[in-house]
Amino acid sequence: MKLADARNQFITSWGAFGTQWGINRTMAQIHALLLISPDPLSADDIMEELNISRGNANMNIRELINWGLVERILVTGERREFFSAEKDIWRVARQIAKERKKRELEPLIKMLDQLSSVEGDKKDKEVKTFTETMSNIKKFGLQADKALDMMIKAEENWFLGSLVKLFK
Amino acid sequence: MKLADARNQFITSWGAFGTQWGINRTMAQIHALLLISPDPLSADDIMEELNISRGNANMNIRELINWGLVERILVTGERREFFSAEKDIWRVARQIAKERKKRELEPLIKMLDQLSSVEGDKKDKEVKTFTETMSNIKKFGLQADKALDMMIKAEENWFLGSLVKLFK
DNA sequence: GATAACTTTCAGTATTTTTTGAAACTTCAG
DNA sequence: CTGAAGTTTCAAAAAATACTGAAAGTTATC
Repeated sequence: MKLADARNQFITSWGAFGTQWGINRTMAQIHALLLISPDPLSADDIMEELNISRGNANMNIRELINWGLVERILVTGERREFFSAEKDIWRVARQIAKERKKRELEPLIKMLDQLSSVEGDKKDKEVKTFTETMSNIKKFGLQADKALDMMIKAEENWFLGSLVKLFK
Repeated sequence: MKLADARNQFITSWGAFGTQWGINRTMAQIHALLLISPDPLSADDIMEELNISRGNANMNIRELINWGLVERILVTGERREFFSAEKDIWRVARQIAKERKKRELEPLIKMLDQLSSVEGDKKDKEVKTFTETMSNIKKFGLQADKALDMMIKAEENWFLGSLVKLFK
């Protein structure tokens, strides 16, 4: 397989994969492109490579920066900005875990907390099932939260060492 | 907070949460409704509670059954079918992990395998970055695969016991 | 085997999400 | 300052996704 074909297939697939996880196609594709680019790319490079408009490129690059997956690079003597992605996949995974935890898991837990304080007769089947479900999901959520904290704080070596051994 | 309000809020939020993870809103809402319902519900119950059409209800219930999260219940003496969700959140999580692994992670790993066999000069920076990225993502994917296997096979007790202790 | 009860399908429609592109804005060099 | 190079914004358009509802299909009962 030729490099050009392989690159295209990777970008396409990474985009499709992203959409299944609630990430928009273009954002995932830009990420893919930067992951396989040895040097930082300019907005124009990205627009050209992916056939997307300037606005689209700009918006999704900004979003990738917000997620902490891409950084702005200033090349001396160049007016334009360049962009480069974190290449270490464990760091990428940790960063995503960190953001999704903050954006999604923590608000969910907060909500479940409020909802478990529903008023009503505990002997009522409806009330009982509801509060039990809330408390079970919350318990699960708190454990997931803890596990993600471990992951986020873990050094790469710890992961590639002890955890990987554990999961063998 | 009244039960009715709490129920509505949970259903709404679970739906919103689902969309962030690539699950359609209605499917997540039906799941939420069944999670908090002590007894199995009929298609009509679901349609009425969520204000959705018969076709929509049918499609999403079927999908939940495909995911192994909901089962069809036949009540003796009743012509209609009823539906009930798995209430044990660990089982729910394991089931989702199992399905997403099969549907998404495994195909991804297969693809990365093919892509790492790109032809070209290993000293070419482009080729090198590409193959390295593929191999790193694949390595990560295989580890995630292993970890999910452990999770899927684990008994609940093992999880609530040793893993939870580990992540404390 | 006719009818009634219920379920499934899917073409058309509605909604949501994403993308475009041109105008507004910013920054820098001369 | 002024204008060229570059970036950001956002209303409108396009594309993707989800939903409806009526018709077709299925199954159980008499």
